[in-house]
Amino acid sequence: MQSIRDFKPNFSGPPPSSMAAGPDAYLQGNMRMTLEDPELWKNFHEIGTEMIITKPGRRMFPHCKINLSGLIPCAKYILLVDMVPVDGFRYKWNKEKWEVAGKAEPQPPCRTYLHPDSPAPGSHWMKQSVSFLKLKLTNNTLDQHGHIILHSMHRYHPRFHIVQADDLFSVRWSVFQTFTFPETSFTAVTAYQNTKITKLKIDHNPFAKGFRDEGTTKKRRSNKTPACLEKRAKTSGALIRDSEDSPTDFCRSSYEGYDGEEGDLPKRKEVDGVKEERYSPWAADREPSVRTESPAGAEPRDIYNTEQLVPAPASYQPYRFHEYGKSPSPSSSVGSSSSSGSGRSSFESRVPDVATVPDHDPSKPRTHEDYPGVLNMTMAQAGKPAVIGHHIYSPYGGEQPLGQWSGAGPAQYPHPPPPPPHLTTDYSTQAVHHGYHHGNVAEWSQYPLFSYSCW
DNA sequence: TCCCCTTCCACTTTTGAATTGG
DNA sequence: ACCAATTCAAAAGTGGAAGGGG
Repeated sequence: MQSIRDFKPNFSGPPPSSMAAGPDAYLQGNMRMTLEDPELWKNFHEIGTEMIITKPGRRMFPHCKINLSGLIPCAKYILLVDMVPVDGFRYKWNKEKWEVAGKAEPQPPCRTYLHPDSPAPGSHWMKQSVSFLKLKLTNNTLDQHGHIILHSMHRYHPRFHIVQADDLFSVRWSVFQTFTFPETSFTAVTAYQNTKITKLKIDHNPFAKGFRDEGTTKKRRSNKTPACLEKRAKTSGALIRDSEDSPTDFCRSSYEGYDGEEGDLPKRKEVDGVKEERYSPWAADREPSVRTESPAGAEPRDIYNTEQLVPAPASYQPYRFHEYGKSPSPSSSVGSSSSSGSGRSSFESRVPDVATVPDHDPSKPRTHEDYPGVLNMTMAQAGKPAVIGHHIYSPYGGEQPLGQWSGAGPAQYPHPPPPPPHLTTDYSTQAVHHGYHHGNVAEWSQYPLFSYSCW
């Protein structure tokens, strides 16, 4: 179990409420969610987790795997994951740590990953761990595979939503709860910046075995026959490189800021006493500026109930990009709510990101007064993202979810059904835009629930 | 020049169809 | 004919590194 203090350096700021440190398990109401492989996650988190994002989509590693308990065995639930910016900044890797490199870019379309088993009875979710292995991250804003779209060099953290609903149609009427784990936050990158992270990934990811120092790596190197090199040179136009001294050398300069333990990173746990020094990847001195960007004061997160109804929706706004300059990032607020501040209290129930999406005149600027408390919060408005829309995240806003969910579980709908009759033409179009027409069942299960900007 | 992104490579694991044996 | 176990090839997933663009 890590204390709040443990995480702080990595976030270079008060941890988001949702990121508030604490045990690896959440207890909300009767529901309990536990993160699997917490130690592995922590190992990464201590260094500053990075996740590769690519155009075709890249899996996470470590991937999100959770255990659930406290669900009603016979009731059906839907499990969702989405990614929330940790703050409103863009970062760069400078020497041995991450530094702010400016404001965050406008958020890409917000997407949510629906677990392929959804909907399934509580007993199903509880009988074994729930893996989100196939969740993929992309930097392709035009992605049509339903992958979660992120910006490179930005920080995010996953949120897990549990929705009690018999089918996808009834989700918006359902109670749902949101869980986050501090150690799962990460920086999206197109190439690894921190060599420690690279090594950790190589050491733990079976697909990267070929890059491990011992044995296989050498084999791999030696396998680079002249023929291979020639072939490569021919195809890529690259010169034959000296394969002897290029790869798998982790003792690069970026390592020098660390205490030279790159050789045994995976076993670092026993040196917890010096944890904070390893957090160095995050520049800790930029705190003040960070906070100013966040609607910290307005963070009502902690007053939220742990359960909320999600009643009728309203208009939905396709492809709404909101400008960070005008509105704080979801996560920044999330972070600010770290009223949490310390330890366990902050880790207690907060199921904030629930809201309804009443019709609202987009031209009418929203104020805090427009949000009458924990319920009936509106989604971000076009051009004027909800000031607190991030924490009042409204995944089921509008009828859009219906459009995307109109196919229930893969089993029921081998082919995505047409949008409900009441949906507008635009609506259907949007769905198609997101690969709605794919016939592939597995694909279908990955379609975004909230594929549009939702804060 | 620097930073970041894209692309290709070699390697590994995973997956699923085909084959084999009882 | 059926089923389980095994084999094998293709697909998918890795990080490294070069090259390109802004």
